[in-house]
Amino acid sequence: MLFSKSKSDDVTVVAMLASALRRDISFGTLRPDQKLKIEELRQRYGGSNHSMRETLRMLGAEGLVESTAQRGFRVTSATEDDLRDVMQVRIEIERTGLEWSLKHGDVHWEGRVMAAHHALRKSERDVRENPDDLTALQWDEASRAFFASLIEASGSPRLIGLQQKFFDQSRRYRLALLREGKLDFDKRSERQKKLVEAVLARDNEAALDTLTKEIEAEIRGEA
Amino acid sequence: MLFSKSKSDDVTVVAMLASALRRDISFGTLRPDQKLKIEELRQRYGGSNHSMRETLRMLGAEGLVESTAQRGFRVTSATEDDLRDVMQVRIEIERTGLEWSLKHGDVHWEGRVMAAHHALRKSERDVRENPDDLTALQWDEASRAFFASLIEASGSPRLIGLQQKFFDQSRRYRLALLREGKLDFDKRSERQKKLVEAVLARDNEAALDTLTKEIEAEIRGEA
DNA sequence: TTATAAAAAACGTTGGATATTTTTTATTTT
DNA sequence: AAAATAAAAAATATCCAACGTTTTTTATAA
Repeated sequence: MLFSKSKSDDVTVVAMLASALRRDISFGTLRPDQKLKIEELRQRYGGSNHSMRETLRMLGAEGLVESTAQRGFRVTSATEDDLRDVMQVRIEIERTGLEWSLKHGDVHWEGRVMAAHHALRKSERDVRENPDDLTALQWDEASRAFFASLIEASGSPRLIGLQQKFFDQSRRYRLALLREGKLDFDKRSERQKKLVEAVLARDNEAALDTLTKEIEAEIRGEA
Repeated sequence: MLFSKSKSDDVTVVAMLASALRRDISFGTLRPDQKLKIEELRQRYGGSNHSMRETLRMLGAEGLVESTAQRGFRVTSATEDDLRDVMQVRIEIERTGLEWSLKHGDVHWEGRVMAAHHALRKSERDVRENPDDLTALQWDEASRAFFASLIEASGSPRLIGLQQKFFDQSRRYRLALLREGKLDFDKRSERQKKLVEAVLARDNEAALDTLTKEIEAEIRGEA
């Protein structure tokens, strides 16, 4: 469920393969720029050559994998520049989404933001004292859910899709920062709290500003 | 070349199929919400079932086709709401891109904008006096090139990718407006001229404002 | 009519095979 | 020894045919 894109949608082979590959790309088991040879992948993950190709096309759509005609697939590279680009675009998307949400969101939306924030706080406590893979993944998912909640009331399905996509693309970097202990959870907590308060107070400027800072903090660790 | 995504990249079967399907979706030959049955498509466009599936996955990535596990593919629907959403997101993307371009773009960028504008003017003249399919397509491509030039200097490959994606998604609507004679080319020309002038004058506000208006004009025809 | 069961259609997947293209290795030439 | 070339190996992109499953349609019973 953690890497399956939409709830219990692991019904098809391609969806399962996609989950597995997503996971391994996120954790760096499949490294940036690494060539993805169909045969090799099949041995490791199963599935037929066609299923695997289809899977790779899907991951291509998500930006995790790139392909060149006649010379196959490779894991999307992850240089400093890539990171910056992903995060910069993420900032713009989420700012827009939050702005729209602030315009259209009602009290129920506020409730969902609070709930997501609450869950995230719990996850951050968990991951601080026990940063194993599973916990890390659950934390990242809680994080995603929190940011998603912020733009949930934007009324724009496409914007929501973009956010998901870019959040997923940034996962690799985020998990790396976590592994290297470069995330300052205290500061994160503080910003998140401020962000939620600004949302509840409908203080556009403060909200957008804090959101930006929170995402920017992931461009380089701050610990 | 007109529907091939990247220059002379029609080398592979899947790429060719993708071009053909893109075209037919853009012109409405394949209508919104229409079920896309693999076998049917194969008969019409050729290719094996796998090639076709891969193609549909690609178009899925581009937002032209949607899929549901176990019940195949269909042309992405195109309601009023969809149109509005696509265009609204397009506005945000292009505004951001233009803003960044204005920050980073040099004199050569300005030159390319002027060139693209020049070519677009020519195309608009062409399409006004002879709005057949091919001309329409060439006009749309010139249009795409013009808007692309505006964000070309943004320095963000991902933002550029997004622009392309959303421009492509809006093509269906645009061609429909053209067919129905609901595009006011005089007004378009005027806005485009103003836009280029603002860019050259590095007048951020005017540029962004005009860009927004130009895109908004496509949400509903104005003729 | 509404529900249910049977039949048909379409989806997802596999295995195996092959032409083409790319990459690697070995050989010859400058 | 470096560069160019040819031969061999590997990998990609396809196709065909087949089959279990799920979904959709059609027919039948309640």
